[in-house]
Amino acid sequence: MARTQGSHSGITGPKVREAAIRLFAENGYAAVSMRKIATEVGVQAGALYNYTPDKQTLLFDLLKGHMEELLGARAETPAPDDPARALEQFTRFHIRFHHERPEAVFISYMELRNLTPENFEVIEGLRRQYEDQLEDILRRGVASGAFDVTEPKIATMAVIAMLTGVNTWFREGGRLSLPEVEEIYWQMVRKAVMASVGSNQG
Amino acid sequence: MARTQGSHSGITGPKVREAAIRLFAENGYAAVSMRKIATEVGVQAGALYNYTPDKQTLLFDLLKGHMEELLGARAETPAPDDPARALEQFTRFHIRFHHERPEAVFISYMELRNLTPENFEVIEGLRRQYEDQLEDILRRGVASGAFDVTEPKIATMAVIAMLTGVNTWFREGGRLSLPEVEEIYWQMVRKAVMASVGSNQG
DNA sequence: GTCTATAGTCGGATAGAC
DNA sequence: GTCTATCCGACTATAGAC
Repeated sequence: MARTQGSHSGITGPKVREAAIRLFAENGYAAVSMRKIATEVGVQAGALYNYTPDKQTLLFDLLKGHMEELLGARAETPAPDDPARALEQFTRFHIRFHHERPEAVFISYMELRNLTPENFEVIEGLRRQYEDQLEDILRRGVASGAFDVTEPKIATMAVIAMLTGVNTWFREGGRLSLPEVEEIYWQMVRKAVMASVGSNQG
Repeated sequence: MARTQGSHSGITGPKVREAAIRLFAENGYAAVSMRKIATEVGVQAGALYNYTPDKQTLLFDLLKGHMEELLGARAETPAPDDPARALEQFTRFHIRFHHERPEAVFISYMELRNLTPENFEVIEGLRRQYEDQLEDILRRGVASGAFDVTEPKIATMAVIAMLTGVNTWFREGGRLSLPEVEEIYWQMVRKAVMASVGSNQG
Protein backbone atom coordinates (compact mmCIF):
# COMPACT_ATOMS: atom_id res chain seq x y z
CA MET A 1 0.00 0.00 0.00
CA ALA A 2 1.50 3.31 -1.08
CA ARG A 3 1.53 6.58 0.82
CA THR A 4 -1.17 8.94 -0.33
CA GLN A 5 0.88 12.06 -0.89
CA GLY A 6 3.16 14.49 0.98
CA SER A 7 6.89 14.83 0.89
CA HIS A 8 8.22 11.87 2.93
CA SER A 9 11.51 13.12 1.61
CA GLY A 10 13.33 13.71 4.85
CA ILE A 11 13.90 17.38 4.04
CA THR A 12 10.56 18.72 5.13
CA GLY A 13 12.12 20.54 8.08
CA PRO A 14 14.20 22.96 6.00
CA LYS A 15 11.34 23.41 3.58
CA VAL A 16 9.08 24.47 6.44
CA ARG A 17 11.62 27.05 7.52
CA GLU A 18 12.05 28.41 4.01
CA ALA A 19 8.34 28.60 3.32
CA ALA A 20 7.66 30.26 6.66
CA ILE A 21 10.36 32.89 6.12
CA ARG A 22 9.06 33.76 2.70
CA LEU A 23 5.39 33.86 3.68
CA PHE A 24 5.98 35.78 6.91
CA ALA A 25 8.04 38.34 4.97
CA GLU A 26 5.40 38.72 2.28
CA ASN A 27 2.25 38.74 4.36
CA GLY A 28 3.20 39.13 7.98
CA TYR A 29 3.15 36.56 10.77
CA ALA A 30 -0.45 37.12 11.81
CA ALA A 31 -1.73 36.96 8.24
CA VAL A 32 -0.06 33.63 7.44
CA SER A 33 -1.87 30.47 8.46
CA MET A 34 -0.30 27.15 9.20
CA ARG A 35 -2.40 25.84 6.32
CA LYS A 36 -0.69 28.22 3.90
CA ILE A 37 2.73 27.16 5.07
CA ALA A 38 1.75 23.52 4.75
CA THR A 39 0.40 24.03 1.24
CA GLU A 40 3.65 25.74 0.25
CA VAL A 41 5.65 22.82 1.61
CA GLY A 42 3.37 20.25 0.05
CA VAL A 43 2.01 18.62 3.19
CA GLN A 44 -1.11 18.93 5.29
CA ALA A 45 -1.30 21.37 8.19
CA GLY A 46 -1.11 18.70 10.84
CA ALA A 47 2.24 17.48 9.57
CA LEU A 48 3.90 20.79 10.44
CA TYR A 49 3.58 19.97 14.11
CA ASN A 50 6.26 17.34 13.68
CA TYR A 51 8.68 20.24 13.19
CA THR A 52 7.47 22.90 15.56
CA PRO A 53 5.37 22.76 18.71
CA ASP A 54 3.42 25.82 17.59
CA LYS A 55 3.40 28.84 15.32
CA GLN A 56 4.99 31.16 17.85
CA THR A 57 7.98 28.87 18.31
CA LEU A 58 8.35 28.64 14.55
CA LEU A 59 8.68 32.43 14.33
CA PHE A 60 11.04 32.55 17.29
CA ASP A 61 13.29 29.86 15.86
CA LEU A 62 13.50 31.68 12.54
CA LEU A 63 14.52 34.95 14.18
CA LYS A 64 16.92 33.28 16.58
CA GLY A 65 18.52 31.35 13.73
CA HIS A 66 18.93 34.53 11.72
CA MET A 67 20.57 36.44 14.55
CA GLU A 68 22.90 33.56 15.33
CA GLU A 69 23.89 33.36 11.69
CA LEU A 70 24.62 37.09 11.75
CA LEU A 71 26.77 36.86 14.87
CA GLY A 72 28.45 33.71 13.56
CA ALA A 73 29.36 35.32 10.27
CA ARG A 74 30.77 38.33 12.10
CA ALA A 75 32.81 36.11 14.38
CA GLU A 76 34.39 34.39 11.41
CA THR A 77 35.65 37.67 10.01
CA PRO A 78 38.91 38.81 11.61
CA ALA A 79 38.46 42.40 12.77
CA PRO A 80 41.20 44.90 11.84
CA ASP A 81 42.80 46.78 14.72
CA ASP A 82 42.63 50.11 12.92
CA PRO A 83 39.20 51.62 13.76
CA ALA A 84 38.74 53.12 10.30
CA ARG A 85 39.45 49.80 8.63
CA ALA A 86 37.23 47.99 11.14
CA LEU A 87 34.41 50.44 10.41
CA GLU A 88 34.79 49.95 6.67
CA GLN A 89 34.71 46.22 7.15
CA PHE A 90 31.61 46.44 9.34
CA THR A 91 29.86 48.65 6.81
CA ARG A 92 30.54 46.34 3.89
CA PHE A 93 29.75 43.25 5.94
CA HIS A 94 26.41 44.62 7.09
CA ILE A 95 25.29 45.59 3.61
CA ARG A 96 26.36 42.30 2.07
CA PHE A 97 24.97 40.03 4.79
CA HIS A 98 21.64 41.79 4.86
CA HIS A 99 21.46 41.86 1.09
CA GLU A 100 21.80 38.10 0.95
CA ARG A 101 18.81 37.50 3.26
CA PRO A 102 16.26 40.22 2.61
CA GLU A 103 13.35 38.15 3.89
CA ALA A 104 14.93 37.11 7.18
CA VAL A 105 16.08 40.69 7.74
CA PHE A 106 12.61 42.01 7.06
CA ILE A 107 11.01 39.59 9.49
CA SER A 108 13.60 40.35 12.14
CA TYR A 109 12.54 43.97 12.12
CA MET A 110 8.83 43.62 11.50
CA GLU A 111 7.75 40.68 13.59
CA LEU A 112 9.40 41.48 16.90
CA ARG A 113 6.08 42.60 18.28
CA ASN A 114 4.58 39.20 17.53
CA LEU A 115 7.03 37.46 19.83
CA THR A 116 6.08 36.61 23.38
CA PRO A 117 7.89 38.85 25.90
CA GLU A 118 10.32 36.09 26.84
CA ASN A 119 11.17 35.33 23.22
CA PHE A 120 11.48 39.03 22.48
CA GLU A 121 14.09 39.41 25.21
CA VAL A 122 16.24 36.67 23.71
CA ILE A 123 16.20 38.24 20.23
CA GLU A 124 16.86 41.70 21.62
CA GLY A 125 19.86 40.37 23.51
CA LEU A 126 21.32 38.95 20.32
CA ARG A 127 20.67 42.19 18.47
CA ARG A 128 22.40 44.16 21.19
CA GLN A 129 25.45 41.93 20.86
CA TYR A 130 25.68 42.90 17.21
CA GLU A 131 25.17 46.61 17.84
CA ASP A 132 27.81 46.54 20.57
CA GLN A 133 30.39 45.47 18.02
CA LEU A 134 29.83 48.64 16.02
CA GLU A 135 29.76 50.76 19.16
CA ASP A 136 33.12 49.33 20.21
CA ILE A 137 34.63 50.25 16.86
CA LEU A 138 33.34 53.80 17.19
CA ARG A 139 34.63 54.15 20.75
CA ARG A 140 38.06 52.91 19.75
CA GLY A 141 38.12 55.41 16.89
CA VAL A 142 37.23 58.22 19.25
CA ALA A 143 39.96 57.15 21.64
CA SER A 144 42.53 57.08 18.85
CA GLY A 145 41.44 60.46 17.54
CA ALA A 146 40.38 59.06 14.16
CA PHE A 147 36.67 59.66 14.73
CA ASP A 148 34.75 62.67 15.91
CA VAL A 149 31.67 61.15 17.51
CA THR A 150 30.19 62.74 20.59
CA GLU A 151 27.63 59.98 21.19
CA PRO A 152 28.82 56.54 20.10
CA LYS A 153 25.52 54.88 20.99
CA ILE A 154 23.55 57.26 18.82
CA ALA A 155 26.03 57.03 16.00
CA THR A 156 25.70 53.25 16.23
CA MET A 157 21.93 53.41 15.83
CA ALA A 158 22.24 55.96 13.04
CA VAL A 159 24.74 53.93 11.03
CA ILE A 160 22.85 50.67 11.42
CA ALA A 161 19.55 52.29 10.42
CA MET A 162 21.19 53.83 7.39
CA LEU A 163 22.85 50.60 6.27
CA THR A 164 19.83 48.40 6.85
CA GLY A 165 17.84 50.84 4.74
CA VAL A 166 19.67 49.59 1.66
CA ASN A 167 17.33 46.61 1.67
CA THR A 168 14.30 48.84 1.18
CA TRP A 169 15.38 50.11 -2.22
CA PHE A 170 18.30 48.15 -3.68
CA ARG A 171 17.43 45.66 -6.39
CA GLU A 172 19.90 43.45 -8.27
CA GLY A 173 20.21 44.43 -11.90
CA GLY A 174 19.62 48.12 -11.35
CA ARG A 175 21.88 51.00 -12.33
CA LEU A 176 24.34 50.29 -9.52
CA SER A 177 26.02 47.08 -8.46
CA LEU A 178 26.16 46.07 -4.81
CA PRO A 179 29.92 46.83 -4.55
CA GLU A 180 29.21 50.31 -5.88
CA VAL A 181 26.48 50.77 -3.30
CA GLU A 182 28.81 49.52 -0.59
CA GLU A 183 31.38 52.10 -1.62
CA ILE A 184 28.86 54.97 -1.61
CA TYR A 185 27.57 54.06 1.83
CA TRP A 186 31.07 53.57 3.17
CA GLN A 187 32.01 57.08 2.04
CA MET A 188 28.93 58.51 3.75
CA VAL A 189 29.64 56.59 6.95
CA ARG A 190 33.29 57.56 6.87
CA LYS A 191 32.57 61.24 6.42
CA ALA A 192 29.82 61.21 9.06
CA VAL A 193 32.10 59.92 11.81
CA MET A 194 35.57 61.04 10.76
CA ALA A 195 37.39 63.71 12.67
CA SER A 196 36.78 66.86 10.65
CA VAL A 197 39.63 69.04 9.48
CA GLY A 198 37.63 72.22 9.88
CA SER A 199 34.10 73.10 10.92
CA ASN A 200 31.33 74.15 8.58
CA GLN A 201 28.25 76.29 8.78
CA GLY A 202 25.37 74.82 10.80
CA MET B 1 -36.85 54.61 26.72
CA ALA B 2 -33.09 55.16 27.08
CA ARG B 3 -30.28 53.94 24.84
CA THR B 4 -28.61 50.82 26.17
CA GLN B 5 -24.96 51.86 25.98
CA GLY B 6 -22.35 53.07 23.49
CA SER B 7 -20.92 56.49 22.97
CA HIS B 8 -23.65 58.43 21.12
CA SER B 9 -21.33 61.31 21.75
CA GLY B 10 -20.75 62.46 18.21
CA ILE B 11 -16.98 61.94 18.46
CA THR B 12 -16.88 58.24 17.75
CA GLY B 13 -15.21 58.82 14.38
CA PRO B 14 -11.98 60.29 15.80
CA LYS B 15 -11.99 57.71 18.58
CA VAL B 16 -12.11 54.93 15.99
CA ARG B 17 -9.11 56.42 14.20
CA GLU B 18 -7.13 56.80 17.41
CA ALA B 19 -7.91 53.31 18.64
CA ALA B 20 -7.08 51.78 15.27
CA ILE B 21 -3.74 53.61 15.05
CA ARG B 22 -2.73 52.49 18.51
CA LEU B 23 -3.85 48.90 18.12
CA PHE B 24 -2.38 48.49 14.62
CA ALA B 25 0.92 49.89 15.88
CA GLU B 26 0.98 47.59 18.88
CA ASN B 27 -0.23 44.36 17.36
CA GLY B 28 -0.20 44.71 13.62
CA TYR B 29 -3.11 45.12 11.22
CA ALA B 30 -3.77 41.44 10.71
CA ALA B 31 -3.70 40.68 14.41
CA VAL B 32 -6.24 43.36 15.34
CA SER B 33 -9.90 42.48 15.00
CA MET B 34 -12.71 44.91 14.41
CA ARG B 35 -14.13 43.67 17.69
CA LYS B 36 -10.97 44.77 19.55
CA ILE B 37 -11.16 48.21 18.00
CA ALA B 38 -14.83 48.46 18.91
CA THR B 39 -14.14 47.44 22.51
CA GLU B 40 -11.44 50.08 22.76
CA VAL B 41 -13.83 52.74 21.46
CA GLY B 42 -16.65 51.56 23.69
CA VAL B 43 -19.10 50.43 21.03
CA GLN B 44 -20.08 47.15 19.42
CA ALA B 45 -18.33 45.87 16.30
CA GLY B 46 -21.23 46.58 14.01
CA ALA B 47 -21.17 50.29 14.87
CA LEU B 48 -17.71 50.68 13.34
CA TYR B 49 -19.19 50.21 9.90
CA ASN B 50 -20.83 53.60 10.21
CA TYR B 51 -17.32 55.05 9.95
CA THR B 52 -15.55 52.81 7.49
CA PRO B 53 -16.83 50.49 4.77
CA ASP B 54 -14.31 47.84 5.79
CA LYS B 55 -11.08 47.18 7.67
CA GLN B 56 -8.86 47.69 4.63
CA THR B 57 -10.25 51.17 3.99
CA LEU B 58 -9.73 52.01 7.65
CA LEU B 59 -6.03 51.20 7.34
CA PHE B 60 -5.73 53.05 4.04
CA ASP B 61 -7.39 56.18 5.42
CA LEU B 62 -5.06 56.21 8.40
CA LEU B 63 -1.94 55.97 6.23
CA LYS B 64 -3.23 58.49 3.69
CA GLY B 65 -4.11 60.92 6.46
CA HIS B 66 -0.67 60.56 7.96
CA MET B 67 1.14 61.19 4.68
CA GLU B 68 -1.03 64.18 3.89
CA GLU B 69 -0.33 65.62 7.33
CA LEU B 70 3.38 65.14 6.68
CA LEU B 71 3.26 66.88 3.31
CA GLY B 72 1.00 69.59 4.68
CA ALA B 73 3.34 70.34 7.56
CA ARG B 74 6.27 70.54 5.16
CA ALA B 75 4.37 72.87 2.87
CA GLU B 76 3.72 75.24 5.75
CA THR B 77 7.41 75.59 6.49
CA PRO B 78 9.18 78.13 4.26
CA ALA B 79 12.23 76.44 2.74
CA PRO B 80 15.53 78.38 2.90
CA ASP B 81 17.31 78.97 -0.41
CA ASP B 82 20.69 77.98 0.97
CA PRO B 83 20.99 74.18 0.52
CA ALA B 84 22.83 73.69 3.80
CA ARG B 85 20.17 75.57 5.72
CA ALA B 86 17.42 73.75 3.85
CA LEU B 87 19.03 70.42 4.73
CA GLU B 88 19.30 71.36 8.38
CA GLN B 89 15.67 72.38 8.38
CA PHE B 90 14.62 69.14 6.72
CA THR B 91 16.63 67.10 9.23
CA ARG B 92 15.13 68.82 12.24
CA PHE B 93 11.64 68.78 10.76
CA HIS B 94 11.78 65.07 10.00
CA ILE B 95 12.96 64.14 13.49
CA ARG B 96 10.41 66.35 15.21
CA PHE B 97 7.43 65.42 13.06
CA HIS B 98 8.11 61.71 13.32
CA HIS B 99 8.75 61.97 17.04
CA GLU B 100 5.31 63.46 17.57
CA ARG B 101 3.50 60.55 15.89
CA PRO B 102 5.45 57.38 16.61
CA GLU B 103 2.46 55.11 16.09
CA ALA B 104 1.38 56.53 12.74
CA VAL B 105 5.00 56.45 11.56
CA PHE B 106 5.34 52.86 12.64
CA ILE B 107 2.21 51.80 10.82
CA SER B 108 3.21 53.70 7.71
CA TYR B 109 6.35 51.59 7.45
CA MET B 110 5.05 48.26 8.71
CA GLU B 111 1.62 47.89 7.20
CA LEU B 112 2.30 48.82 3.59
CA ARG B 113 2.17 45.15 2.65
CA ASN B 114 -1.33 44.88 4.03
CA LEU B 115 -2.66 47.45 1.60
CA THR B 116 -4.33 46.39 -1.63
CA PRO B 117 -2.11 47.12 -4.65
CA GLU B 118 -4.19 50.16 -5.63
CA ASN B 119 -4.06 51.62 -2.13
CA PHE B 120 -0.35 50.87 -1.92
CA GLU B 121 0.32 52.89 -5.06
CA VAL B 122 -1.40 55.93 -3.59
CA ILE B 123 0.63 55.83 -0.38
CA GLU B 124 3.86 55.22 -2.26
CA GLY B 125 3.15 58.25 -4.45
CA LEU B 126 2.77 60.44 -1.38
CA ARG B 127 5.93 59.05 0.15
CA ARG B 128 7.85 59.74 -3.06
CA GLN B 129 6.68 63.34 -2.98
CA TYR B 130 8.27 63.69 0.44
CA GLU B 131 11.51 62.00 -0.55
CA ASP B 132 11.76 64.18 -3.64
CA GLN B 133 11.91 67.24 -1.43
CA LEU B 134 15.09 65.99 0.21
CA GLU B 135 16.53 64.88 -3.10
CA ASP B 136 15.99 68.38 -4.51
CA ILE B 137 17.85 69.91 -1.60
CA LEU B 138 20.77 67.57 -2.14
CA ARG B 139 20.88 68.26 -5.88
CA ARG B 140 20.87 71.99 -5.29
CA GLY B 141 23.72 71.62 -2.82
CA VAL B 142 25.72 69.61 -5.33
CA ALA B 143 25.10 72.24 -7.98
CA SER B 144 26.23 75.02 -5.66
CA GLY B 145 29.32 73.11 -4.61
CA ALA B 146 28.26 72.95 -0.97
CA PHE B 147 27.67 69.18 -0.98
CA ASP B 148 29.76 66.29 -2.19
CA VAL B 149 27.18 63.67 -3.06
CA THR B 150 27.73 61.40 -6.04
CA GLU B 151 24.30 59.78 -5.86
CA PRO B 152 21.57 62.11 -4.57
CA LYS B 153 18.90 59.39 -4.71
CA ILE B 154 20.95 57.06 -2.55
CA ALA B 155 21.90 59.81 -0.16
CA THR B 156 18.21 60.63 0.12
CA MET B 157 17.34 57.09 1.11
CA ALA B 158 20.31 56.92 3.49
CA VAL B 159 19.44 60.14 5.29
CA ILE B 160 15.75 59.31 5.62
CA ALA B 161 16.49 55.83 6.94
CA MET B 162 18.94 57.28 9.44
CA LEU B 163 16.54 59.96 10.67
CA THR B 164 13.50 57.72 10.87
CA GLY B 165 15.59 55.34 12.96
CA VAL B 166 15.43 57.82 15.83
CA ASN B 167 11.96 56.54 16.58
CA THR B 168 13.27 53.05 17.29
CA TRP B 169 15.36 54.09 20.28
CA PHE B 170 14.58 57.63 21.46
CA ARG B 171 12.44 57.91 24.58
CA GLU B 172 11.37 61.13 26.25
CA GLY B 173 12.98 61.59 29.64
CA GLY B 174 16.21 59.81 28.77
CA ARG B 175 19.71 61.20 28.99
CA LEU B 176 19.30 63.39 25.91
CA SER B 177 16.56 65.83 24.99
CA LEU B 178 15.07 65.83 21.52
CA PRO B 179 16.80 69.11 20.54
CA GLU B 180 20.12 67.53 21.54
CA VAL B 181 19.34 64.50 19.41
CA GLU B 182 18.39 66.77 16.52
CA GLU B 183 21.72 68.50 16.80
CA ILE B 184 23.69 65.25 16.86
CA TYR B 185 21.89 63.90 13.81
CA TRP B 186 22.23 67.17 11.98
CA GLN B 187 25.98 67.11 12.51
CA MET B 188 26.18 63.58 11.16
CA VAL B 189 24.04 64.43 8.16
CA ARG B 190 26.00 67.60 7.52
CA LYS B 191 29.35 65.83 7.61
CA ALA B 192 28.11 62.93 5.50
CA VAL B 193 27.07 65.13 2.57
CA MET B 194 29.31 68.20 2.89
CA ALA B 195 32.07 68.88 0.39
CA SER B 196 35.16 67.55 2.11
CA VAL B 197 38.24 69.67 2.62
CA GLY B 198 40.60 66.74 2.16
CA SER B 199 40.20 63.01 1.53
CA ASN B 200 40.80 60.30 4.09
CA GLN B 201 41.89 56.71 4.05
CA GLY B 202 39.35 54.22 2.77
C1' DG C 1 6.12 11.22 9.04
C1' DT C 2 1.97 12.16 6.94
C1' DC C 3 -2.77 11.70 6.46
C1' DT C 4 -7.92 12.77 7.50
C1' DA C 5 -11.13 14.61 10.48
C1' DT C 6 -12.48 17.53 13.93
C1' DA C 7 -12.58 20.23 18.42
C1' DG C 8 -13.23 24.78 19.76
C1' DT C 9 -12.49 29.56 18.88
C1' DC C 10 -12.47 33.65 16.46
C1' DG C 11 -12.70 36.47 12.39
C1' DG C 12 -15.24 40.25 8.90
C1' DA C 13 -19.26 41.78 7.65
C1' DT C 14 -24.49 42.28 7.50
C1' DA C 15 -29.67 42.69 8.92
C1' DG C 16 -33.02 44.71 11.33
C1' DA C 17 -34.77 46.61 15.88
C1' DC C 18 -34.67 50.85 18.45
C1' DG D 1 -25.83 55.87 15.49
C1' DT D 2 -25.74 51.91 18.14
C1' DC D 3 -27.49 47.63 19.47
C1' DT D 4 -28.17 42.40 19.20
C1' DA D 5 -27.92 38.40 16.62
C1' DT D 6 -26.11 35.84 13.10
C1' DC D 7 -24.00 33.99 8.62
C1' DC D 8 -20.24 31.81 7.01
C1' DG D 9 -15.63 31.14 6.70
C1' DA D 10 -10.93 30.53 8.62
C1' DC D 11 -7.96 29.64 12.18
C1' DT D 12 -4.65 26.67 15.63
C1' DA D 13 -3.97 22.59 17.41
C1' DT D 14 -5.00 17.71 18.40
C1' DA D 15 -6.41 12.62 17.79
C1' DG D 16 -5.89 8.53 15.70
C1' DA D 17 -5.35 5.71 11.30
C1' DC D 18 -1.78 4.16 8.16
